[in-house]
Amino acid sequence: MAKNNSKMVEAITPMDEDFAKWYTDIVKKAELIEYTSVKGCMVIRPYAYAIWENIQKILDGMFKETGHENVCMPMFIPESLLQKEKDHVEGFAPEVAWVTHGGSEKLEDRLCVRPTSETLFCEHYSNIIHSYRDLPKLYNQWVSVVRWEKTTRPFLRSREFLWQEGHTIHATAQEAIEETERMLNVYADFCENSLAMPVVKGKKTESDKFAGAVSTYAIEALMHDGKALQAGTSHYFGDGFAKAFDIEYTDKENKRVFPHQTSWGVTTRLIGAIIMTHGDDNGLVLPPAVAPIQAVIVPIAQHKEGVLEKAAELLNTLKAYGIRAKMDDSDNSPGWKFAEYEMKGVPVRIEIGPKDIENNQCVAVTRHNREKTVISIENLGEEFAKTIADKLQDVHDGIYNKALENREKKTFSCTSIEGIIKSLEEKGDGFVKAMWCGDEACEDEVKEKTGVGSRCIPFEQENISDKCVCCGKPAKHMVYWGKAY
RNA sequence: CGAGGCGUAACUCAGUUUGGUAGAGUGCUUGGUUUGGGACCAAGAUGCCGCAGGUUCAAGUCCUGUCGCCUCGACCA
Repeated sequence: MAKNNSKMVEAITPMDEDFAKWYTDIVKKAELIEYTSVKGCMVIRPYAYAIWENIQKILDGMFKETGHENVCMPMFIPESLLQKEKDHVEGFAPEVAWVTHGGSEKLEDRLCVRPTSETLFCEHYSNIIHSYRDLPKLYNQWVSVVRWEKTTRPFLRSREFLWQEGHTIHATAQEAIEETERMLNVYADFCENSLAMPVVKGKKTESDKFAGAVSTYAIEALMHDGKALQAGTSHYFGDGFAKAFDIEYTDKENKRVFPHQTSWGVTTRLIGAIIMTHGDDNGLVLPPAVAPIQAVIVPIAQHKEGVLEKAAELLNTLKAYGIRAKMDDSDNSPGWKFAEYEMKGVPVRIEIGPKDIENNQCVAVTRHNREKTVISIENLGEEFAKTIADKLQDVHDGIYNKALENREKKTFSCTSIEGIIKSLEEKGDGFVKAMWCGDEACEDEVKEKTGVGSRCIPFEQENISDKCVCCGKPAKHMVYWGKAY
């Protein structure tokens, strides 16, 4: 039998030391999080939270468009409820936190702090679903969950994290499977269009499935250092949970039927993904769509007459046209400000000083390539805002293409175990594309011999060879393999 | 749970070998000069040297214990 189960959680691969240092440096210098006295839990500081709020805003809009409603379940799950679905409890029990007392009173049925809310949604469904007319239900919630992880890392794995979890229930398997795929596509679109992060869509292997799922789909992104990060998941549950929780409805033919469920989620891990996909030696690089500050205005020689006034005019113009802008009139030196906002990943910087004002212009600098453009400020209005908006688009396109190039440069096709080992040695970590027979023993063997595990079976299949990379028997799938966070 | 490392200012750390007035850089406060890539000058504030015992005339430094953190393993799989 398999090592079943859970997982939004990924295999733990130690970070390369330099890369880890680079990552934690950014987290610290850009003032994203703070550690707390509760081990493995983090304070998400205003700047990072603002990124999360932007992620929320965009995703929530996409969920509403696809007909989902937001709800809020309790934070506690009675032990008896958690235990109803066998695979599910086996997957999550090792990492849940328990509440044993209410005030000074010992609880008869201890409560676990939700590691995920399938069981709570199921209980709710069982109360409200009676007829085919009650289906489907398309729910989502934005909450935090707790998983008592032993090893933690900022954003990538912490004991409490923020996420959204979508939960839906449908009359038919087909409808539920369509929902699972639809939401995976929503995630992929969001990652590419809003986070400028290319992802591979695919299906998880049996051993990598979510606890209690029939099938798990995921989007996988490749980080700077060649390791894979699962950026989002979408699960199809079949009617297993319905059976365990006695959720039944009466269909048109007056028969009692079990409905089919899905769930899907993304977490603040996305912020970690942004750092590791776009960041560079100067710090964070934020995708414009989610950057708390899209354009920062740095006045030069601001004590000179008219400089601050003109800078404020630029600020108000940008704000009026919906660009998230900030003017920094603190008395730090310009150089300090340049470095500061680069560290914080602000996509566009606008410099304005006496020389510019004389010439009726300002200078815009894009974060990812430090390219400078002189922009006229003769008519401060829509046209100016549009020019800056174009710069934001340039940053988005620029970092997307860079990330895509990086992924392509680090994606290798292999036809043998030796080939994989050689590729990893010579070309470094990355995605390895290789054929697989579908046998779990081969999956394990590849992991053991090469160090790369299966990431997903991509929807876009290629025929690299006819034989399994491990056993040589006829191959069923092309699989993306890689080291994971 | 096992192995190793580290706890000294807000941060990064030196000082521990050989016991003798608590240190540096950064940051912070005030004033001035600056301002197109992390400016300069001057003045200032900040320490239960993780905690508890012990040795000693004297402990950041030596001894014992303890707590916390980090890395690697194990566990999660």
